[in-house]
Amino acid sequence: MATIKEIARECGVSVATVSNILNHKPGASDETRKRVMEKVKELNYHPNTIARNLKTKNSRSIGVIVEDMTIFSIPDIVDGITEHCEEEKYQILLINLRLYKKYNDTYYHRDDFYPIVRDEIGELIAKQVEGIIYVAAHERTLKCIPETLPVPAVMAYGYTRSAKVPSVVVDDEDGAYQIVQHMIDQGHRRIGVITGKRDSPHMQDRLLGYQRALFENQILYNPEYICTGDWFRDSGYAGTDLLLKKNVTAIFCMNDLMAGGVYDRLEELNLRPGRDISVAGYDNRELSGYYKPPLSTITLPLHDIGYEASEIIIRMLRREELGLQDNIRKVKCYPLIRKSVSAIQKSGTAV
Amino acid sequence: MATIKEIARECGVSVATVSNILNHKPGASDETRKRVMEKVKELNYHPNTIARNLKTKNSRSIGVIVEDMTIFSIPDIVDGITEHCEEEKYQILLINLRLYKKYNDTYYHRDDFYPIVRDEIGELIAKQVEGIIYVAAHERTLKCIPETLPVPAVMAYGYTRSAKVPSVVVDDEDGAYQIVQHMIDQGHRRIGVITGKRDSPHMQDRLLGYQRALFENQILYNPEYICTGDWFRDSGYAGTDLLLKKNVTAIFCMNDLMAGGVYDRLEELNLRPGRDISVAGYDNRELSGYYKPPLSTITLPLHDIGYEASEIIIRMLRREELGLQDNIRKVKCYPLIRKSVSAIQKSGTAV
DNA sequence: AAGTAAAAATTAAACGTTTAATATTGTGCA
DNA sequence: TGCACAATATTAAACGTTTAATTTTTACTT
Repeated sequence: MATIKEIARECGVSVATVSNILNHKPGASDETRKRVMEKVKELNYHPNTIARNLKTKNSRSIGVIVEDMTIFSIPDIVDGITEHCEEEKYQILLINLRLYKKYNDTYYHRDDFYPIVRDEIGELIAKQVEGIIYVAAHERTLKCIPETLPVPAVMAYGYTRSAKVPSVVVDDEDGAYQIVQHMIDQGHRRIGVITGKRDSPHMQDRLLGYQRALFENQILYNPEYICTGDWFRDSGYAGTDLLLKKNVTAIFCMNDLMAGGVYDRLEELNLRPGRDISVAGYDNRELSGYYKPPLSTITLPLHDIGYEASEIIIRMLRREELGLQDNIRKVKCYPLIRKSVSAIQKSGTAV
Repeated sequence: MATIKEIARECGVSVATVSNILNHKPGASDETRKRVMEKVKELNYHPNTIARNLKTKNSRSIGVIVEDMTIFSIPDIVDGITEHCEEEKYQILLINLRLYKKYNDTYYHRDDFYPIVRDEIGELIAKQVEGIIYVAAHERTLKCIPETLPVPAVMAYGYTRSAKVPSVVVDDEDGAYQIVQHMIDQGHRRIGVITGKRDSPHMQDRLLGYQRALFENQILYNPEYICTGDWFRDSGYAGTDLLLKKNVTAIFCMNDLMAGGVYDRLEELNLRPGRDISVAGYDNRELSGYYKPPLSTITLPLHDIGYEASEIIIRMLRREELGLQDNIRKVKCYPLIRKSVSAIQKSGTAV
């Protein structure tokens, strides 16, 4: 590949002149400028950014570490990151940790991952990335990250309790609030919940949102309406019976998968979701648009999360002061109202 | 960040010695070796690969260009690429072209993409990638790629007619053959097809597979059983009526989306997929596992395609001779038999 | 025509490594 | 003791850029 020296030699000028021209610096006559640019075209010259970076000491690249590319939320987040990085002319060094094993539609965390994570981060900083974005990092993964990194980092779609690293997360409290408010607007008062795993922060925030919606509408919170699930379809199926016994008129599932389980059980009981019992989900997984009837749910702002994570890290690189609100930035979800929540029937349903 | 010079100074040796030790070269005493390694730990030193690459002239990175991260097949392919690259200690520079706009679950190709593609490739080669993998590239995208690139390239999951670039593709002919053979095994003789877009190479290969299955079972090919679709759900819906008129006992849809449309229409007609009419799909999209009954379909070997594409390019980098079979490498699909194809009823069905 | 300021171009060092060519030290043996 | 040779260590150039400092050329004034 052609180098700046060849260009210089061919044009009969010094390398400094060529460099200046290439970088749009002043101090070269239009004539040489033209001559050089032509030669650049002719030799199909691309400046060696590796060499340039060595001198200027910025690589204009950031490392993106994902736990597993094939998890449904990740590609959209990465998409958001790439969009902003392209605008800012940063390049992405992708590390796909492949930390999960899939089994029965369910992902299990590999247990041999400590060394992997450390090594990969080492590679990244050896490659002189200017910053690192962790995407959807698991609590356990975070533990492998050296406390002191020579470059700034941000988390996208993952909580870190230590909070040394700014993170961008879904505003789950607000999302749950919105969908539950929608159910209340449709006249529902006895709204059952099928939760996610008990210790998940997503689950806790979503529950908070549910409670706030009730509270703001002066509906008494009834713990009996809360049925603990585990994010998987079966727990939605199982929870349905429990909630039906409590006479709920609507079921809010903390994800679409469990809502699928609810649909299954309702069908077996000859109850039609959306007509006999209203159902809402969360996450807007592709498949929930094809449920019968299509599921009303909450769309995760995955793309935005990636985009904003990238914004934050690039602001850090520019040494811009981060507002306090940036330490944990919550991005709003938006509701996707389809057909599974309907206005409550006649009146057999006094509160 | 610490440099090799500091290590050398602190240990009272020359940089060459440190470099040799770091690269496991002979010619240093165990004693200095130990001293240096300790200092490396202590200062948390990572060699600057940028500088190293400049000298050694290999970057150990390859560029991966995807058209749009959010297309369903892409993350799995990328996952396969990363798996192999990690084994070979190559790093990935990811370019997400974002060439599509999504509208109604359907992707449209942006029309302002020529300059984007060229620029991004330029960036990649400026960053000294040693090779480039195009993932799922659209014919139109390929046109933007300069004919002469200074580094080898391969295509994953995309055909190029010009065939200057080796490609790794799905063996669609075989996949279709397998699923149709399965239908035949279940006793079906009148098997309708809902195709993809007419000019798609995937569609053409899948049709070939269908024809071969018939041929090998001495079933006459009847063009009336072929109904042209467009990959989208609606065309499956529409095609159902046409095929039902021809008295088919089974419908092979060239993707799962259209099979969903078939299900919809059958349901309206009070026909149960898998009992009254057998249905098969193609692609194994997540959602088809939740159809009622779950759809029998063909699983795309996406991960393998990525993995093999990476293998091929790394073989090219090593100047290994590629076999002829590598120019277009076809990767086998595997059938996923669920509940939507059943043995044909009694016998109202003479051929 | 000389002087000078502005414009254009060059020189050389530096970025952090690797590596071939040398130089220095240590060891065993006659 | 001196020599040969192996084992260690060092020097210096190179990779392809950028950039501050410097020099040369050009153009304008008087």
